[in-house]
Amino acid sequence: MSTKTYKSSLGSLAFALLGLLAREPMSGYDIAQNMRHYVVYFWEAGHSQIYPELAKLERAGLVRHRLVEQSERPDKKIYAITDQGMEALRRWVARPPRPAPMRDELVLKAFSLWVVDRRSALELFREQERLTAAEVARFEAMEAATLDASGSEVERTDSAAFAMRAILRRGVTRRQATLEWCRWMVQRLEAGLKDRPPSC
Amino acid sequence: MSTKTYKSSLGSLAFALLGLLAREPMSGYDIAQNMRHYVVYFWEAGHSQIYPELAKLERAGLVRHRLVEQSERPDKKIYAITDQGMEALRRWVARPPRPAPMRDELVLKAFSLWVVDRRSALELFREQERLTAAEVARFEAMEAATLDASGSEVERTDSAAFAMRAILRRGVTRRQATLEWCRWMVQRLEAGLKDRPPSC
DNA sequence: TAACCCATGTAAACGGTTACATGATTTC
DNA sequence: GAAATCATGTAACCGTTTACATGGGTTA
Repeated sequence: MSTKTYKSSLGSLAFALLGLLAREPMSGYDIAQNMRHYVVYFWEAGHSQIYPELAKLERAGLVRHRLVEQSERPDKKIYAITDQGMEALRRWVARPPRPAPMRDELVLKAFSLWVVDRRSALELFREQERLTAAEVARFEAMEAATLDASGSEVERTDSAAFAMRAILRRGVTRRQATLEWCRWMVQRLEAGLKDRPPSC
Repeated sequence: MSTKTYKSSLGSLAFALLGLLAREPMSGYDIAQNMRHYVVYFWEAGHSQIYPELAKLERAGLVRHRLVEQSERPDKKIYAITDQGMEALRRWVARPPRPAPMRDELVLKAFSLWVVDRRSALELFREQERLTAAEVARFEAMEAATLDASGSEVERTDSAAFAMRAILRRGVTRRQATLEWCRWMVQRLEAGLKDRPPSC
């Protein structure tokens, strides 16, 4: 007496695609490019995930495509969100997110940091500090650029521009927090090196 | 002409287990409990993942187990890390982590926040602010407790106690950053509500 | 002529979650 | 008598990554 009740519905990726198509119709290729170059700051997916997912969304009636024939280039399918898709997106956004399990490799390494020598530990976090500082700068630049581009629209909290700004803000502050932790670590690890002769 | 070169080696979970066993030998059940109750702040895994992974690590010679027979309770396997396992852990910790793709459901929802009405948006972030504040308090309490318990050992940057403290610090600041973003959002969404009549 | 861009897909493998399975003991 | 704890496992499924596959046009 048991009918398996596996979840049959949509995952986060589906709503990432719907969220993009709600802003502007585009092809699967465009979506992949967006995610590679710009939208790395809210969700990531490769094209091998995107194409099947779009087909699935179309079968469910949440998106629709029209074929755009091109000479000199491969034809493409331009996808657009449907009314049904928009409704599904609306319902999903309002629902609270389920807490995601924490899985951060740097934290995991920190947990076992005591098994390596102090110099290696310091180098690990110095490198990480460097990389994170670059990321912070990159996100600050993106935030400044979008604030520059969109005029007064950013003020309206129900605009797409505000939503974009909001996630860029998140991108900046999240990485700043990482950077500050790296600095906290480097500071202590440097002090720890000085206490004992550097050859130990 | 193509020999598939799939990665045959160990994933992060393996090093989470090795990191725990490097501190103290324990059973698969203990590990699962640790991860459910205490170690939620550095990696998460269910028992259905842990038992097979321990078997795999044993086949690779990185851990070893001895059977502890118990009356009144099921027998258990106590796992301990081997010298080989310790070496593997050391090598892994020193290597820089590969950048993990960003996938945060709340950020994804924020990206499409403009499709829902202002009240729903505000409620979403108020609820999230509440939950995150509780998490911050929980981590601050854990940090205080471990600082209290471990004496001067925490000062030594090559001690297991320092490593534990470091990841608790990370847990606090990461969640503080999330909390501050939620507050940033709530502030703006509240102001946006006041601008137009609340029935819109 | 080699590498890259456009454009779309499928297949295999890997990692993680949820469910199935068992069984004694203790606590409410 | 029901639920929780201790203790170990397997099976199915889902989501993500990496690789395979094709093919014309552009750039270095």
